[in-house]
Amino acid sequence: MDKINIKRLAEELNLSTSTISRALQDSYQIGAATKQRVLELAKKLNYQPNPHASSLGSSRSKTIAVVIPEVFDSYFALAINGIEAVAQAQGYHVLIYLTHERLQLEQEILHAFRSGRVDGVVISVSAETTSTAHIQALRAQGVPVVFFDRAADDVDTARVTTNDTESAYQATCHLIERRCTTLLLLSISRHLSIGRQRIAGYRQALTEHGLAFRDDDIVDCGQDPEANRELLEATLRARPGIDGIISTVEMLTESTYQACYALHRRIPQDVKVVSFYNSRSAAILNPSLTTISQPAFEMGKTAATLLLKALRNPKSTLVAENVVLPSVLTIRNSTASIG
Amino acid sequence: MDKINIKRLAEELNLSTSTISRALQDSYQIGAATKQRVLELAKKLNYQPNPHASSLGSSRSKTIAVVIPEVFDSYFALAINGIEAVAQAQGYHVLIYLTHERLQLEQEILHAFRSGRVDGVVISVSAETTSTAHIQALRAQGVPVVFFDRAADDVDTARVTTNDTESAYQATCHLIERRCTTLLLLSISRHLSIGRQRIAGYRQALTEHGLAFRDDDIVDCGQDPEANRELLEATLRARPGIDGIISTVEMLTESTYQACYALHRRIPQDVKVVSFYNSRSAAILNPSLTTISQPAFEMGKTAATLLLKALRNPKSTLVAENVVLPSVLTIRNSTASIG
DNA sequence: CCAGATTACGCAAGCGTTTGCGCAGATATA
DNA sequence: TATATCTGCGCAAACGCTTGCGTAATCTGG
Repeated sequence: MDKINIKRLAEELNLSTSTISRALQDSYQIGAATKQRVLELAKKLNYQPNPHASSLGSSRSKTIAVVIPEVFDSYFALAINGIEAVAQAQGYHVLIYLTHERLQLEQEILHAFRSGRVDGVVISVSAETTSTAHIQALRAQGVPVVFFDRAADDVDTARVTTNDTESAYQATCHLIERRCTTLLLLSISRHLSIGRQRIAGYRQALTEHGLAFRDDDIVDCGQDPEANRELLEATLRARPGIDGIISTVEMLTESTYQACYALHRRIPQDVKVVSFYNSRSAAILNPSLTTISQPAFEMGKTAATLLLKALRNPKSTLVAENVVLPSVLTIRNSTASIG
Repeated sequence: MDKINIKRLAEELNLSTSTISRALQDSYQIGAATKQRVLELAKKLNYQPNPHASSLGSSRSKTIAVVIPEVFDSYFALAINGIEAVAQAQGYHVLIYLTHERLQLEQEILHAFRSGRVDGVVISVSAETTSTAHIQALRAQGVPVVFFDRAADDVDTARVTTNDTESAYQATCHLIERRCTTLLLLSISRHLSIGRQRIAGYRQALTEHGLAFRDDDIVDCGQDPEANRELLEATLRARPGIDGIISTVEMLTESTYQACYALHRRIPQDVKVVSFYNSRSAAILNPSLTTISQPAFEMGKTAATLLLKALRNPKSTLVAENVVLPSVLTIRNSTASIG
């Protein structure tokens, strides 16, 4: 039971290795009969091509990388599903890298990609990502990059986002219509385009309704749920007038609810809450949560599709298109009007 | 600006490529001074080794595969984190494959691993996985496999599980102590060892408390939340006496709550609910959920550690050890006693 | 001071595929 | 019939790195 490789197939069939290789690739240069024979023997011998050898030979790895901050948030979990689905369908493999919201890790990871390990990258940048030299550098090496959800503005490549500004605007309007007057916005990054846009939508809604935008109505949260809860408790305690909260990430929902519970601020009677949220549990929260849910799966799928299309066309430069998939606002009890 | 590879470094330093290679690997065969020079030039030229070439040359890919059914469940999301953490720390890369609970996909995926694409596999088998020939075959090819959470009993390799029997036992006892007498157990697979064990624990608790074990108290659920909700509604409607539910997977919690809501069965007054659940949202559900939470992150970490340890030792066969990390029962309102 | 051990490096044969080019023989064109 | 055009396949050079083995030079101890 020797190693069975292309050479072995060649000997067995009295063909050259190049013919085998081409036959397996369904090359037009090989006759139908020969292809047939090769395919059959390959199946019979259970031949598995060595991916490293083909990657080396062809300098194409059939592998893409997914670089994301975390995988806790349902958003990223769903997005991975979408990405994996199209990759698997097209014979690509998916490497996962987590940056844990740290720029340095993101840089190191992307830097390593210059080796040709992956053919392309789908990325959602970390909360710390201000500088984008590492991304530019990677692109300069010819590795296509597609953003999804969290994009860096100063890199002009394809990006798949959702209508953040509008969603935040809608959410804010919704709260205002429900008679909220003092709205907090919970953010995890002010410089992320996504953060800025959500703030912008929030701001726009406020001014359109004649409400003042105050910079300290924006609460900068971190990664630790406990710390965030404490921060929110302190904020709510210090400002009893707050009657509405917009949480821009799923993770902050728990801290928000807990803070309200702790201070006996009733949702929605005292404080109304809306959150960007993608888990099905929204409907069974206490109270059920009004959500802005992003089309996470679709976004992942779209991003991967764009990337793979670019990979199929060797000379194609990924144009700076921006695919925007709409989020949807689902109204539940956390913003119910009272009485 | 040529391609910079090992040969280039060699020319630049008047050394042979083998010396460069060994220097970069910090081989004992190379003098400290030379190593220094190599390292410096490598850094200066921003040298990135070609992973496919080294994989081909060494027949080691520095890559492991994670094969899981889904990534929605917080459990798997957390486990991925654990796996990725140790892999990244040890210079390994992580390929993700989703089986979507389908045996056929799992077989195809594992079959492809015989090519040497990955050095090892961490897997949680699909709900359909009864036959394990594909896993055995992979191991026979010399690819080490470590199970986590969902293991196949008839493959003797390392596995990282939690104390499923005991947890289910505890959960059941808890419900019985809370005066439940008619308990439903929601399962997604009867033949998965994990499913069987949870059923066993449930059964044991019942009999120890003099309650009858009825086979149709076990509800076989599928993958579709809507369908599951309907199934549960029908079951609850048909059997009004049910006063306790044990859900063995996170995903089923929502369907359970929704079914209860729809039928106006109050939790915990009419029906008490406990679920295997790993998301932080447990505390903010309506009502807050009594959970059995598995040490998902730790389990992933442990599984990856075992695998990598085995990979470090070329001749090591992965012994059939079973690392059991305990789950914890956290009592919340969904099982509160009344009055 | 010399045999044997040790240190530091080079040679060159892989690893398994891919792919540009070349070249017969068969077919089509004029 | 001679020339041009396909068709189908083989030759052999990459691709970039690893590693077994060989070998000078240097170092030990008796």
